Amino acid sequence: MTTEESTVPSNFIRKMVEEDNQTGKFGGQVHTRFPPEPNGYLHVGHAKAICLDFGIAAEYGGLCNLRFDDTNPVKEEEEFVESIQEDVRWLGFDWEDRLFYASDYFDQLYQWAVQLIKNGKAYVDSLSADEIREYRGTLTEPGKESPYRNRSIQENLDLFERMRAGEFENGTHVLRAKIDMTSGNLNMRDPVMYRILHAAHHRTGDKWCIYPMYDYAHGQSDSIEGITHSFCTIEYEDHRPLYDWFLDELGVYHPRQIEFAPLNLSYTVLSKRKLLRLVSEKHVNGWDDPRMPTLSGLRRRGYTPESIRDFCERIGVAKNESVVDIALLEHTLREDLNKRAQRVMAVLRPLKVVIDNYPEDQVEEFEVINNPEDPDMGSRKVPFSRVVYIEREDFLEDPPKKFFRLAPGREVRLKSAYYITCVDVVKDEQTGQILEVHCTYDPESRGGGTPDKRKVRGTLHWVSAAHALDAEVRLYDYLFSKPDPENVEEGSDFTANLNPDSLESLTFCKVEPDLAKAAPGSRYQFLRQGYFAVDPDSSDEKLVFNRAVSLRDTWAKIQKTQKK
RNA sequence: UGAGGGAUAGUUUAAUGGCAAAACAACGGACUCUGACUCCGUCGUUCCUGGUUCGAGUCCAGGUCCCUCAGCCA
Repeated sequence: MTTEESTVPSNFIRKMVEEDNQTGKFGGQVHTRFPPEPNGYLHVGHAKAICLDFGIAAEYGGLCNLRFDDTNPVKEEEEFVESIQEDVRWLGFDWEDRLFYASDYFDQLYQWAVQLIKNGKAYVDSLSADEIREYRGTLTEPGKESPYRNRSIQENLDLFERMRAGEFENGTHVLRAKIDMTSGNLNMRDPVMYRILHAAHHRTGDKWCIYPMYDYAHGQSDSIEGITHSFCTIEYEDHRPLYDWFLDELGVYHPRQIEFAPLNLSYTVLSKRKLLRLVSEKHVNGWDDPRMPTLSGLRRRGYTPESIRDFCERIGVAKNESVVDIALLEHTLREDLNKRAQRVMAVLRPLKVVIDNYPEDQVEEFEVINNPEDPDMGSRKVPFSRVVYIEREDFLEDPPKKFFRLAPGREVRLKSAYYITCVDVVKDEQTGQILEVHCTYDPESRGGGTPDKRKVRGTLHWVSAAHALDAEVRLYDYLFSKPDPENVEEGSDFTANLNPDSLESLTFCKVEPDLAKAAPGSRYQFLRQGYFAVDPDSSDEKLVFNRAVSLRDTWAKIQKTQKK
C-alpha cells in the first residue's frame, strides 16, 4: 500500500530503533506511545510527536498506544481527553483498543512505591515545600539530606499508608526516592514520587488523595504497557537517569527513552501556557481560532491532515534547537490542495463591470474546468450576464509597468468567458471613487479564446452579478508580526508582538452559485487568490469562508520592489 | 572544577573516513485561459585551532558559542 518514495531521509531515531532491532534488544519489537497530559489542546508541535510515535511504530510493523498522562487531577479535564482523541484521529492515526491512562496504573504504582520503601529506596519526608527547595541546593552547590531521610522502613510504611488513607493535609508529607542529594543532576536529589492532593480525579474520583509525580509514573507506565521506545523532548534528557533508576530498582521491564528536539515555528508560539493566555485574554476567539497553531485551529482554517503529516515528515527529527519557517507548513498545504481542491471563482472586493454591448437580458453558461491538475474532477457550468463583478485590484486607471490587468483601453480575458475591453470609468464626483467600469466584449472570444489566436496578458476571475451569492470571507495573517514573538523589549512579553492585522473580515464578497452546495469544512481554491475552507459559522443564509493560505503572488512581489 | 545536550546554505534536515545533498525561502528565466501550478538556473571557508590519514562534516586533542535543569507541573 505504501509506495515508498525512498526520498525520506533517515534520522537518528530510526537508526537507534534499527540498531535495537538488529541486536535484538527488544526481540525485534517496536511499541511506542503518545502520552499527552489532558490539560490543553494539541498543537502542531504535538503533531510532530504524534507522527513520530505512530509513524515509527508503523514503519517497523509495531504498535503505538495513546496514553493520557493524568497524574495531576487539579489541572486535567475530561474536555481535553476528548479533544485530544478527536485531533489524533483526525490527523490519521489509530490506537485501536490501546487507549490507556496513567491513572489505570495507580494501584500498581502504589504497590511499587511500597516495594521501594521496603528496599530502603524511598522515604516519607515531612519537610515543607519551601524547606525541600532549600535543602535541594542549587545548580552549583550540592543539596543537604532531609532530617527525615533516615526514618525506619516501618515508620515510612506507616506514614505512606496514612498519607494514602487521607490522614494528612496537602503539603504535609511527600514520598521521596532516596538517591543522592549531592548529584550534579538535580532530578536525582531525592525526587518527590508522591504528593498529597485532596482533589477529585477525572477518572478515579475520590479514590486517591495521593498522586504520583510524572517521573515516578511515566517510566513505569511505559514498562507496564511493554513500550520499547519512549520518545520525548530533550527537556527530559536530564530525567533519563531517573527514568532508568526507578525501573532498575524495581527490577521490571525496561523500555528505552530517546529524546528529540521539540518543534518551534516562526511567527507563532507553541507552548500550552502561551496558547492558553491567547485564549483566556481573548487575543483570539478560542482554541480553534483559525489563527491558532492548535490542530483544531488549523483544521478550521482549512489545513488537511495530509499536509500536516507531510510537514512533520519534511522537518525531520534531530536534537538541534531549531525554528522551522512557517512557509514550509504553508507550502505543504498548497501542494496538497493544488492537487485536490476544486477551483471556483470568488470576488473578494467587488468592482462592477457593465458590458455595454452584451444583450440586456441574456444569460449564458460557460463550462469551467474544476481542476486543471486533475481532469477527473470534471467541470461545472458558470452563468454569465451583462453585469459582472471583478476584483477591485484587477482594475487600475493609471496602471504601472508590468500591470497586466484591466485598464482604460486595455483588453483582458474573463476566465473561460469572453475578452473584454475597458471603454469607460464611472466615478463618484465627490470622492473620486470608482463606482463601475464599462467594457465591450468580443463575441468571437466566446469561451475564452479567439479565432485569430490573439494573446491577452491578463485573465481575470469574475462572478455574474445577477447570479452571485453573498459571502463573508475571513483573511488571516500571521498571529505575530515578528518571526520570533519572544523578541521583545525588556519588561514586555510576546503579546506585544501580536499582529493587529491577523484577521481581516470581508463581508460583501461575491461568489459563484456553485458554492451554494459547499459543506462546512470543504476546501476550495478561489482562483488567483488562495485556498479557502467553509467555516462552521457558514449557513444557507450566509456563506462564511476562511482563507487557509494564499496562492503565491508574484505580482505582489513586483509591486513591493517597484515601490522601493 | 554542577550536570546534561547541541553546533552543516537564509531555514530545516541528509551524507559505511571517499565528488558536501535535498526540501523550503530568496533571486533570475521559461511556460501559462490562475502573475497559480510546472520546468530550468543562481546562492556554502560543514563553529574555531591543531592532529591522525592518500583522503576528515565524520576520528583524536584543545577551545568558542548556544540551549536545558534548582515544581509537592508534565
